[in-house]
Amino acid sequence: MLQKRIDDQPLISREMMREAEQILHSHLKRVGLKHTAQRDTILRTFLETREHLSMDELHRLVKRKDPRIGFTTVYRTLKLLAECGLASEVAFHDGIARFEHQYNRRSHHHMVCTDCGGSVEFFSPEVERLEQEIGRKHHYVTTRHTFQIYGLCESCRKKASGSRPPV
Amino acid sequence: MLQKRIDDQPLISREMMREAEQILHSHLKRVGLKHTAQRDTILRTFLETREHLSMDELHRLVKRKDPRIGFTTVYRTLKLLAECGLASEVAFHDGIARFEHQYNRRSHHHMVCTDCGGSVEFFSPEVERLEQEIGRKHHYVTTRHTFQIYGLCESCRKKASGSRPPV
DNA sequence: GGCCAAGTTGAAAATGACTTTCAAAATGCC
DNA sequence: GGCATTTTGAAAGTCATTTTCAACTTGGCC
Repeated sequence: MLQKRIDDQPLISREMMREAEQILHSHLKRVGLKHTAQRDTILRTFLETREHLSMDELHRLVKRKDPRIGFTTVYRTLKLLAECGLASEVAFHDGIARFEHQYNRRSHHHMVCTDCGGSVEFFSPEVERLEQEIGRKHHYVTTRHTFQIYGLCESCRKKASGSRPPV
Repeated sequence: MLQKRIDDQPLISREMMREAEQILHSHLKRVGLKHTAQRDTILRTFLETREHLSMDELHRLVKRKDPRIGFTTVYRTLKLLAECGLASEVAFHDGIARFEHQYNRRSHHHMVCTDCGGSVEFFSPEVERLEQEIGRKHHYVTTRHTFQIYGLCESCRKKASGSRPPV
């Protein structure tokens, strides 16, 4: 429990938060949009999270700070954050779009448990290399890729083997 | 034109088609379902395609052979084909599910052009190896993965550089 | 500090890709 | 052929997103 709590503390320092706000604000200025309290609240809430959130989950967190902020605004702000590189979409292939913040983070991928929905992050520079290599081979200029692994995590596997004997 | 035509001929021989029908029929029998003309028509149409089709695209092709077959039946049959391993889903991350037939085909991945939507297949045994390796490391029993690369194909890049000078 | 054009907000409606429902029709075991 | 069981397809339902629109803010300007 205590461990959990420590682990839940914000990932991001005050300076990083400020820097991210700067990035958003200059993006807004660049494209002629306005600076609003809602957008700041949403950015902060988003940066305080770890892992990946659906729009709905983020909206729920945002409402704790300001109950009057609507889903639509969270939706639009998340798109904005993605535009300026502060957020990026991860598709877990279950019909729900998830976002994670790209602030100060190494490129990584996810392995998802198809039973409990849990996931682990992993880092694999080989995947980046493959992207480049395959793009070159087929004359594509590559911009990004998706890579997810699906399977059963250890605890779901143990749960499952309770009902029938292990192979 | 002639080249195109030759390239458009069915991928699959009569024997392979028959074999696939056998697979479907025994699957139907196994799970207590019935053999219908619609299911056969849909399977055949599907096997005659290359690349990946959305449900809607397959439905359109199926209607050419029998205009009375509805979208719902195509939808349900595609699920059935996926169940018995004749079809598998590919997610291109644009909100549309696509399927390709797994008949007599090496495991492969796709690189998608974000401008024209075209795609190329590529083969990369390294990705399979990575799946195993990463699963083992985190105590997952992996079942599958997704890997797609996104970028600009050569011709879209040339099109784009027409309006502004190349870098 | 107040004005106002332009942008923002959020509730509600629309979209679109599936997914389910249901009554009529087809299948296949006897 | 008889009949329980499945299948079919049109239509309705879901559900995550996306758009609409009228009321509200923001920021540049005086």
